[in-house]
Amino acid sequence: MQERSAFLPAYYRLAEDLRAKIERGEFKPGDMIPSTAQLARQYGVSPMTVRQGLALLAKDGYIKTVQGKGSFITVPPIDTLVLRFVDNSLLGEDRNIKVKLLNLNIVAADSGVAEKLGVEIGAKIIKIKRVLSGDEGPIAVDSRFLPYLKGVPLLEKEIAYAAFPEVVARHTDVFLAKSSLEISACALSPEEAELLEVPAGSPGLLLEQIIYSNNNRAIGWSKMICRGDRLVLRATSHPR
Amino acid sequence: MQERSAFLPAYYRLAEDLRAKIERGEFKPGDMIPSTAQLARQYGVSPMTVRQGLALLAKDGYIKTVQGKGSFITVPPIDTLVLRFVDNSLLGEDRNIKVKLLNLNIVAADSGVAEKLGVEIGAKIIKIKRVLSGDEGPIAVDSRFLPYLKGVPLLEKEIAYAAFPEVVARHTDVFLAKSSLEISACALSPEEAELLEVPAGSPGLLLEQIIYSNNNRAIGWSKMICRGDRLVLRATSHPR
DNA sequence: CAGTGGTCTAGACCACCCT
DNA sequence: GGGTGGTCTAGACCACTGG
Repeated sequence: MQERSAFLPAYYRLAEDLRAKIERGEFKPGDMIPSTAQLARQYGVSPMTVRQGLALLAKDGYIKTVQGKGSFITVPPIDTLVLRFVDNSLLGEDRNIKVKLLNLNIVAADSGVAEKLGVEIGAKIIKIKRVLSGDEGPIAVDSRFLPYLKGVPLLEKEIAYAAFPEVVARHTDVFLAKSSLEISACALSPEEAELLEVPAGSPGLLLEQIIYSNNNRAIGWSKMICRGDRLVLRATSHPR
Repeated sequence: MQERSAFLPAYYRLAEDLRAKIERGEFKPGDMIPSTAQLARQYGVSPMTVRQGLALLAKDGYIKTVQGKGSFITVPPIDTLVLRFVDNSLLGEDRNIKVKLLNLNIVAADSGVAEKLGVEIGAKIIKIKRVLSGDEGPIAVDSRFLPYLKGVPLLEKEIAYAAFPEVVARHTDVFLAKSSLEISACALSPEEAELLEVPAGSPGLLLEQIIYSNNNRAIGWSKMICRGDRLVLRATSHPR
């Protein structure tokens, strides 16, 4: 029977109870927890409710359930980190980012761009170059490349000032499926250094973002070079 | 009634069906999808089964369900990226990482370490310094700091060569709850540059990892400085 | 084979939102 | 009040695992 004595749902209380046991060390990684049927009897709830509770623990990385065998304590996935990267408001901080458009034009794809976007060399590409600044001065210089689709109007203001995924979405009108980001360090070229107001050769953070459509074609490429002293990326493990 | 005609579970087929509709553009972001009761009738399944399907879509970021209102199409969370960071095998690549231990000793916490680990200035701290190399040569130099707990033996080999979360786990025997990683660029100091066999001032990637216990106390701090030309971090959005 | 998780039902009642 | 999602039942049957 259902016990509405507490304010929280039964499956939630069950999950909390098991979680506490795990954190107290009553279960060790690799241990099998009692079967769903046992837990159902133990907590006086139906099997479905037990499953709901276990699903919660599994989602948070405390256990792994294996069909036909049981549910097992796992070590927390502490080396899987989540990074939020929004290129305009760099990192969701309430930084006041100013954007300066350097140029926006249509160019022929060179071999580098062609490879990244999976188009022919010489294909028409929209190229956008911008400088992002905070209150302290310039932070990053950023180049974006999008395949040019005829018939799609170029709304200069929007395309230049919106965040990259938004730009891609607006421009191509396809379903965005995923993106990838590569992070590395580089020395700033003289041109980049001048734009960022530091000596040439200063350390910079290089962020390359590629956006893919649901049919796995690259539909946008962004290359962002940041002043090393003004940008820190922060990632945390499974923030629930 | 249950239709076992297909090989896949009903909730899964329902989710796939809705996902296809979303990707085909039949639903647009912000749109409300039919209510669970409607879907139950439509697909000839029970409400619980519909819920299970919707939970799947919600987990993958296609919809968001709101109690009392309905389920709504969301834009895919393309700017939430997942980064796997395992410090020993840098990035899960099958790189063959060699580890050289420079020193391992117990020091008094200076103000920087004390702040990071939340201990008193002067508290005993285990400090480990290492160089990580690949086949091409040195990649990173890395310093780790752990609060010293009396009675816990220092197993030099393990503590020096294991990945950081493992070291923390083995050393402290507490439940690890979460970790954070800060990524930035810096110029290499003369000492770091020498260890990494590059000129002083070369660009480097600075990775600072802090590991927290379940009671939210910092129990490990790792500071890793990488040659910019030999390390690229890769993150992808919801890798399913 | 027995034991495990995985799916599913056909309802019921609750909590919430909006009008 | 009428619609929505959220929780829950008390079973049933299926699929998988391992002895």
